[in-house]
This record gives sequence, C-alpha cells and structure tokens, in this order.
Amino acid sequence: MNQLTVRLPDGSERVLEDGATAADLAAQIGPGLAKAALTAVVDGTEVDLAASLTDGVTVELVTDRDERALHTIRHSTAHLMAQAILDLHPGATFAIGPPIEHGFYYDFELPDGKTLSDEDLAAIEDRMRSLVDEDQPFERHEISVDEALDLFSGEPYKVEMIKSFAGGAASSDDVGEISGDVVSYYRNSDTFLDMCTGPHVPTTGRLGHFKLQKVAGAYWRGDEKRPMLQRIYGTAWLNKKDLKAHLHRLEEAEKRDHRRLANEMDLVSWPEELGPGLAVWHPKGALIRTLMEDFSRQRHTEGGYEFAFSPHIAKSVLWETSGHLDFYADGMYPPMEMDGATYYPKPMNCPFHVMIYKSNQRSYRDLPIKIFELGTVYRYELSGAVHGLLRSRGFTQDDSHIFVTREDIAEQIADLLDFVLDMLRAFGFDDFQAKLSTRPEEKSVGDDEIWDMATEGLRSALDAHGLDYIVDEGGGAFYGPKIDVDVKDAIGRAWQLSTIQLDFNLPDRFDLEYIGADGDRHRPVMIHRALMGSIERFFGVLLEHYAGNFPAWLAPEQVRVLPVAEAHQEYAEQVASTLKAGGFRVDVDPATDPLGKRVRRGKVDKLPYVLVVGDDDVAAGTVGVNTRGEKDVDRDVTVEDFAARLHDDVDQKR
RNA sequence: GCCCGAGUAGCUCAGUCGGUAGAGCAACUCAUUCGUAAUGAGUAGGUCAGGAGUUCAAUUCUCCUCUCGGGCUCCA
Repeated sequence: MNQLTVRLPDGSERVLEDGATAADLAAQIGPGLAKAALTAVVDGTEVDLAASLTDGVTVELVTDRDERALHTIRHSTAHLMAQAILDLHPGATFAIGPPIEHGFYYDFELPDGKTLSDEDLAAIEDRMRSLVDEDQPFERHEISVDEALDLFSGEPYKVEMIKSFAGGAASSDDVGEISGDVVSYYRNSDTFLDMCTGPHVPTTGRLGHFKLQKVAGAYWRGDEKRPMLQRIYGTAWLNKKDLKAHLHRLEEAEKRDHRRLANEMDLVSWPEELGPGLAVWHPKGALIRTLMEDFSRQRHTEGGYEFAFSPHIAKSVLWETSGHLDFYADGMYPPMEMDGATYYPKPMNCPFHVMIYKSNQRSYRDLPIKIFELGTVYRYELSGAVHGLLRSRGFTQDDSHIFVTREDIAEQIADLLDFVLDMLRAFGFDDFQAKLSTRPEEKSVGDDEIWDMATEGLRSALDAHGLDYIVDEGGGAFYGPKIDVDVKDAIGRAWQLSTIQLDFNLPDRFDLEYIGADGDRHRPVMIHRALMGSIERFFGVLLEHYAGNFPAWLAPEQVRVLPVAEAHQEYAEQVASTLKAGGFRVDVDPATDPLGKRVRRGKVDKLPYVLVVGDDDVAAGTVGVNTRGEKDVDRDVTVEDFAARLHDDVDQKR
C-alpha cells in the first residue's frame, strides 16, 4: 500500500496511508487531539477534517481551543440554524448565512410570506439543540453548475447566486462555493443540505455554545429595491465561558447606552412633540455641552481660526450653486416658500463660509483663510435611521473650511492632523484608526496633479504622525480625497468622529479665486473638516465612553458637600462657597436624609467628589474626601489641599 | 423608507384568558440629626401613546396613526 508524508507545524513529519484524512492524522497523533480537532489548515488553507491529504503538504490542526476555530464554529452554527428553521417551517428558502464578528446570521424567506418574531427564536434554538444531540456529520460534496441548478431548483436565491456567479464572471468574494464550474455543498441529513464553500466542523455535536439574538429584516443582496428577507442574528463561541462573557459585555454596553444615561442623568430628552431625531438639552446636559464647546472655541482661537455665524436657512439659489440640490436633495428638509422665494434649511455650513470668502478679493497673502463655526444643520434622516444623539435630524457641527493654495495643501493637512488628535486626546481618547480614501474610479472633478498632490499630502501627514491607517482605494468623494479618524472607546467600540475632506468642486462652482504672487487669478482649494463631527453625536459617544462618569472638567456637579448632621450645615456651606469662589461647581446635600443615603446618592449621581464634613472637620478646617471609583475615604484633608487636587484634575482633564 | 417588536405613574416594571389598574425608586408631609452605598410612617401621582371598530362593557380583541427599539437601506 502506498503511503504519504505530511509535515506538522513544528517541522516534524508523519507518515500516513494513502487517502488518509486530516482526521486520521489527528487520530494518529493522539486521541485527545482527535477529539478536540475541528478543522485543518493544509498549506495555509483551512479545510474540513474529512479532507484527504496529499503527499508533502504541511498540516496544522485547529482545535476547539483555537481562536481560529471561531469563524468555522459560527459558520456551522448558521447552517445548524437554517436546518432548524427548515424543520420548523418546511418550504423555507435560504439566501446567505455567513459568520460575522461575534456570531452569524442567516437570511431566508418563509413560505406564504410568513414572518417570525422574537418569540419564535426559542423554538428554533430548542430545535438546534436537538440537532446538536443528533451529532449529524457535515458531509462535503462537489458537483457541476448544471447539477447544482438542478439540486437547488427549489431555492430561488441559491439559483440566482449560482447563475450570477457561475464561471467566475464576477467577483466571487461572497460565493466561494462556486469556483469555475464546480459547486460545493454540505449535507447534514436526508432533508437538509446547503450550498457552501466550507469548511465546517465535523459534526453538529461539536456546536452548542450559541444563542439566537434577534430577528430582523434585510434586503436581498443589500438592495432596497429587492425583496425584504428575514434575518436571524446569533452569537456563537468556543465554550460556555466565552459565550457568557460576551452576553455580559452586551449587558454592560446596554447599561451605558447614552439614551438611557441621558434620561437617568437628566441631560437630554426627546419629547414626542418635537419629532423624531430632535432633542432638547436640559440644564445639566447643556452645561456639559457648553464646556465642550468653550473648549473647542478656545482651541480654535489658539489654532488661528476666525469665527463665523450663518443663518439656518437660505434661498434655493445657494443650494443650486453649491450642487446640494442636485446631489443631496433627498437628505435636505423640504423647502419653504416666502416672499416669492424658496428657502431651504441648511444641511451643511460650507456654502455660507464660501460666501464669506467671496465677500472680498483675496490675495495669496491672505491664505490660508480658516473659517470656523459651531453650525447647526438639519438633515432629513430616514425615520428608521434616527438614533438618539448618534443620528439626529438637527445637529451642530464643529465645522471649519480652510481656503488654501494647492501648494500649501500638504502643510495644512499636517497641521490639521495635529489639531485633530490633540482635541480627541483631550476628551480621553487615545486609540485611533485612520482611513485614507482616494480618488474614485468613476467620475470625479479636478486634474490629476491636484489629486496626486492632495492624496500624497494626506498620506504623508498620516505617515508623519505614525498613525495607523487603512487605505480605501477609490473610496473618496468625487470632489476630493479625505481622511476619517475612528476612535476606540472604553469598551473597545470604534466610532468615526473626525473627518478631513478636500474639495476641488465647491471653489469651482462658486468661482472662488485669489490673486497669486504672479498677479494672476488662481483657484483655491477648500478643506472641510470637523473634529467632534456633530457635537450631539460626540456628546453621546462621550457619555457612553465614560459611562456617565464625566471627568471633573466636564462634570456638571463636581463636588457635593454632605454635613454629617444639621449642626454642620453652616460649615458645609462655607466649604461650598470657598470652592465656588475657586471656580468649581459645588452643591450641599443637607442632613435631612441619613448620611449613608446621601453618600449613596452622590455615588449613584456619578459625582467626581463627595465631601463629608462633621465635628472633626469643623474643628480642623478639613473635609473627608470620597473619590469616585475609590472605596477608601480620605479623611482630614484641608479645604486648600482638596481645592488644589480638584484644580489639578480640571487642568489635566481627568 | 422597509421588516420585526414595544408603548401602563417622573423612572424601572408587574397586571388584566374583556368588568377602567399595582409595586419599588423618585416627589411631597411628619418624625428621625445620623462619620460613609437605601431610617421609619404617611400623602399624592395614571384618558393604560392617540384615534376608530367589535362588544352590555376595551388598558386588554381588531384596524389605522404617532413615537420608540433592533435590523436593513441611506449618510453627495
């Protein structure tokens, strides 16, 4: 009998019988590994354990303790769910069911337009568990396109996939199961099979640490003109502990939901009477926002910006010239007729800043001109897209337009990137991920030279800052390349906040010019940029980032003084007014409630500091300091020392 | 906008297989004056999102509208 030799990752070799599979290899190495193995990586490609090995390959076995198995587990669990759905709802037809971050989903359609609700999830999950108990094998088969069309004739979405991608006519990224004229599928039982590229775990018995999460709608192929399919999302993990930890993280994230915290902390509300996506800022929220905006203004003053204001509406001619009515009309609020003219609420501030530029003849000596405005804009967001402060219909941008010569683009961008990162760091973010979006392949405006100059300017600024970035080739707008900056928050979620966007279009549309050193007229370039982006959204992100525990410089109430008993009320007020005189935000919580209750209230209210004052303190001129997040009380601290500490916190933006 | 779900006191929620509602917290009153995460007693608070229908009777069943949530799509 012939034999074959395979190499293991540690360099050792194993001799197997001809036709042996990865599972055979695992068994030969040891029973423990045979039990733990889920898939194999053969010469860098992940395959089923049942795949036959050939002479000379390098094989690595992926076990159920290997993070790399997650992808396969999730993918197989998606199949498991599809089988359960088909069992419970015969006649269901399936589209795609890929693994995603933390889990998987599957899109499908039930016969007669039947729909599922969250209550159906439990039944599907139960059915999945019994399929796990049945320990069905995932059997791989490969057939021709014609055979596949026949096999899947009852599955219109599968047929469409086979037809549109057969022969590798188009990108086959999402349908790896079809390569050339071979289609692979997996069979689990007499009744269930699914077109799929694999690999899968050996049997359904290897699955189990999953939970179905929600049922949702999803357009077929993500196209809103195509049918709306049903989608079930689930999560799946290597073991019970990981699953539990993930569910716990979700709960924690829910606890810091900015809409919940905004309500609990009395910061912002969304009265029904205003309409979707429109918020009112309560005094405490407004105080925090004012502090944020003041800080922004201060930074912009230091950064050499000039401030501007502009109205909330303007005549249609402005939006015709800017091109917004051509390109962005769907996102704009509807027009108002007045005095024979048509007015639109502004979706962006740029045309107004252009008007300021145009109000004078500009010389190259004037450039760059940096106009800054906290400008409130209105955008018609689809009702289903509105989401608290993170996606609203009225919001304020920390918006600036920099008018610059094309020669100065690179220098300005380098400056800007400094400015952006400094600002984000001040708000407690230090994990950044940037994205450089380059010229789109289709139509775009501007000559090659300026695109190259601008794109290189952006790229070199990113390099100079050592900023981690990805390049989105062709992802730029038709009017210029851009940099977007994502930040990671305290629980690892990424938020896109800042954007630096070049524009070769608006200066043309508005016929902007400056007189160069050569005495000729030249076209400036515009840079649009927002650091926080939308103040509302930024506030929402901050609220979630800090879980409501705003650092002292932003906390609406920085200190609360608690007299132990009524006898200490006067001293408490003295301490409070001393601190107030030092510019701090301080309140006194009188001794009408027991001390323990007031301490608790102070903690629940997320105050940076709660001071307790009693007999000892009155005598010595001290306070007892409770610091947020610390269990121990710092007794006998003089008022001066405490004030210095708080001052330091505010200074350091802690 | 599309799919699914939800809307009960200021907040978090219970409840009614159709007979117009209840708890905890918060608020208010009284007592308690206390050195570190909930003192006790009491009072008040609801057109059960809005409208229509079925019914002797609707918060409950049906339909429509509004708002919110989770997705999809969108975010020149």
